[in-house]
Amino acid sequence: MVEQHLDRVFQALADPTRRALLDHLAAGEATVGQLSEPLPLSFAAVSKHLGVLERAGLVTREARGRERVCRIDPAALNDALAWLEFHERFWTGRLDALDALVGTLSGTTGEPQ
Amino acid sequence: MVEQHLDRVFQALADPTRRALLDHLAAGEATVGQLSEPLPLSFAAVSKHLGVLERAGLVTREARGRERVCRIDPAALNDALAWLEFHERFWTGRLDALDALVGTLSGTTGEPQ
DNA sequence: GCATAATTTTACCTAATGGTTGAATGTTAT
DNA sequence: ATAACATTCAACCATTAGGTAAAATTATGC
Repeated sequence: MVEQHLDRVFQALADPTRRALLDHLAAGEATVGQLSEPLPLSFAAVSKHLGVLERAGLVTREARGRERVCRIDPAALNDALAWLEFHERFWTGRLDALDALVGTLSGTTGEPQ
Repeated sequence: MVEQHLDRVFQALADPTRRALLDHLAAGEATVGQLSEPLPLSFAAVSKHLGVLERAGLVTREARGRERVCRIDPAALNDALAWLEFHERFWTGRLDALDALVGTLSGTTGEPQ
């Protein structure tokens, strides 16, 4: 179900620590240790947050030696983005104004598969 | 802080019942009773969910006689939308491709009335 | 093989969520 | 004034979230 996926993505984004982790990862891949270093949190806590992000599909973790390299998966944002865009334009009633916009979007960022 | 607002908006959206309420309200204003009628939930539960949406700024409730009329506030989506759009374009590295898009958006959906 | 480093897992605690029911509040109708 | 209605509040229960600390896991370096 797409619904559940939306739940997980929005839930994952609803925490400043996790958004900070994503911001960090936006600059490039990083290990759990590198990610937790600037944060006032225990190692385990960061690992848990990464688990939430991973379950939402926003982040992938790959074992490399004894460390885990985390990487962002931009595609996972698409559902949330689509939901928000649709509703924003629907609520405001500016359907035509945003029509071109969505067209552009599906052409440039949509269908990552 | 904008951070806290983002927290509340994403948190509010991370529940299918609340998204269903928003979908219902997208069709037009409704009372708490009308909103809970199609849902397999108690009155009080729906009222609580509306409280979450209200705290996130997504919905306003106005007393009208003995009932409360709920209405959507589209502006509250802007922060979340902006966050998602910025990060999506940042992560994918398609900065230029989405530049026009964001320009269009801020021009068409920025100020809701 | 053994100590050490990186990470996860496993309790465990506390606070928040989502739900219920029943009383309380305010509004309309009789 | 009283009854019925719409909604919220309060108390409660079960589950989940976010955190810690300590044990377990796995890889590296000697």
